Amino acid sequence: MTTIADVAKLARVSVATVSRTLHGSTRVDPRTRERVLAAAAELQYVASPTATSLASGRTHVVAVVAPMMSRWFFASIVTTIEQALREAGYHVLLMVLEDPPRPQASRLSPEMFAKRVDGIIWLNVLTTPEEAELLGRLALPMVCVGTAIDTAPTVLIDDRAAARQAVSHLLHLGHREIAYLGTVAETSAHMSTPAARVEAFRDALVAAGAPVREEWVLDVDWTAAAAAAAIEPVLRGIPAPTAVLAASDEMAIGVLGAARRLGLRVPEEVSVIGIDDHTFAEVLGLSTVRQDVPAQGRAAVSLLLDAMALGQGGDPGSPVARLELATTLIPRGTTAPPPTGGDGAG
Amino acid sequence: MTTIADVAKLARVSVATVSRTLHGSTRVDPRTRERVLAAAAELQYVASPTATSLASGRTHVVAVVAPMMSRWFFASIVTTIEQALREAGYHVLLMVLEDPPRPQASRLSPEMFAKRVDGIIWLNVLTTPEEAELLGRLALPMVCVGTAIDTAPTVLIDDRAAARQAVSHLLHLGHREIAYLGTVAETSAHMSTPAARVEAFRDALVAAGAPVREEWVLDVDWTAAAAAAAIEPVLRGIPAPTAVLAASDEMAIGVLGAARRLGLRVPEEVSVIGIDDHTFAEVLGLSTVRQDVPAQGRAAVSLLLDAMALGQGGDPGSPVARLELATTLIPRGTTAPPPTGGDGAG
DNA sequence: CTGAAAGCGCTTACAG
DNA sequence: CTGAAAGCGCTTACAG
Repeated sequence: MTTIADVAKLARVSVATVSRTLHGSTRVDPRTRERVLAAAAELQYVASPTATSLASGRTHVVAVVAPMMSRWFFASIVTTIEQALREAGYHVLLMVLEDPPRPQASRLSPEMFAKRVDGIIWLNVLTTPEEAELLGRLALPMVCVGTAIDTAPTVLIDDRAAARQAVSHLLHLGHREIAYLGTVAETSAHMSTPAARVEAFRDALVAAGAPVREEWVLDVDWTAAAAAAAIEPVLRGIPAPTAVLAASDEMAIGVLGAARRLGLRVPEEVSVIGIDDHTFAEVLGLSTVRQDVPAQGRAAVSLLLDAMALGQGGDPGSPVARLELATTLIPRGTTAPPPTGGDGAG
Repeated sequence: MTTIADVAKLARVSVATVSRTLHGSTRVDPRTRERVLAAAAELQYVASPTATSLASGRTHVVAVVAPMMSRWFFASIVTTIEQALREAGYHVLLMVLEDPPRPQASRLSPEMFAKRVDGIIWLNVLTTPEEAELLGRLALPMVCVGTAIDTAPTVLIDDRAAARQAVSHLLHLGHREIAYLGTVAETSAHMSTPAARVEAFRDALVAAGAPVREEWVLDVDWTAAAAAAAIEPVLRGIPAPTAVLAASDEMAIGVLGAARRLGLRVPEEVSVIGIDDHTFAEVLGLSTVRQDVPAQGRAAVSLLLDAMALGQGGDPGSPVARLELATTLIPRGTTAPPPTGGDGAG
């Protein structure tokens, strides 16, 4: 490992001068600059990030905390975040936390962040009160995506609007018997997304004078498999809904699977719509409400960069930013008028 | 930020003693031990990882390098790797590299790894010769997953066997007119997986005396959308294949989408099989060949831990490990005898 | 068992 | 413009 001292020796200057010409805050004589650069190149010098961090107090790494990688949303946004951060000169420390936390195991510890990262991007992981307290004590620049933590800047979509767009589409097509997938009972107090979406669903139905059948509002862990299992009995019931709104495309794909297994034709016998615009949505012809995940990732990074520029804790005076991105309805092949309503295409 | 000196002062011992009792390589008097522990707890002391790294020479972070996060395989394996590594006391620095590299942009630089990580897990990213050279110069403990780099331990599945299992299943059902999806022309020299699978496909067909129609062996970028676009004309052709083998489940899902759009019934009119056992495979009833991704992740971590224990570069004497995990056929609802062959279920 | 001291490889005022 | 020196917060022989 070649060190700054090696470069200094070869260039016949002090280490201070090497440090200066490599970072260039101050003026350096062009000729000594040349010598230093040449020496560094010849020795293939790479500064030790750990020594730099210790001396400067900044690590240039940010923690990205996610509840899982296996869901489309998280995989997509982590990709964007990592690239945006790398372009800005930061590295990302990835932490995948089990969610919800197991009773005993403490997922979070001060060691994970303290003096290790310059900032945190918190992706829709719900926190226990102790964890929130710990995060507060760390006083690190932080931004949340998806679910807000009181004091940190947050970027999210308008979940109520997204659900409303989906329901409206269904209502316009003539549906009134609509099932909903994606309530999350136990954690609803902490996670705003599931709660906001189902609330908007109910409101929209009520506003349209359509019935809200509670036995059709289903609790699911947001996986395709669970969605399929939950919707099957409903689809087989009498009466059965003429349409299903899933709070995520992955659950909607589960519904497609269940319909297929039951021999139900989509959209002729039952309409299906999701929320996300998942990678597979287009190829499967799934109607959905699109959210722009890369935009959310970029916004989160830019907010964090701002917060880190202001230093620890940010500016306590200014109001906490809250960015709400719009969503757009994308009608595709899985939604159509209900069998008894429109008598669509022959 | 409380430092080791604060703890030392409060406990009325030297910093050396604090360091010792916190790591406990040497004996420490039980009573002073108590005092130190109490002091550390009272001050909520967390050692600075950057100072520790500088002094000890180990960072306890490993780089995980992936070509993308949006594919099921990578999202799954990164999850497993992160958790296994965290349990072992390591953090992961995630790097998502564009693959293939853009001509000019250098994706890799020594700064990304040098003195920053203790090891590297390299996930199926193909390397240019310069990159391979750089990686070699770094001399960091490294393990590859998916595609081998000459000198590093590698864990992968038996790609030939996986493809063979899929073809055999189709042949046993009576298919002889089989299309294949997942050749990758430009990079075939670097990526063993696509090449191995299509080779095994061809060999199996030849061995069975079935025709290999080159116009049915399709070049696709391994996304569902591209697979759908590529297979559509083939499915509409005359003659058309009675079965399609996709080199990944994501492509198989694309084929399902294409069939749906064409109004072709699966498996009655065309059989579809993939490789992976993707999260959605079961719910969609997709026949596939299962690979155990968590096992690959755990194996990679364990190999890396071994290599890091041996120190830089590992033991040059011992042969480079190569772990090949087995795959298993999972027949589900998308495969059946061909229309003209078996006259399956009424 | 414990402390003093050197050293890890940088950065950053402070002089000059 | 440039160098000497202190300091970042730890670990690790070396003495005792």
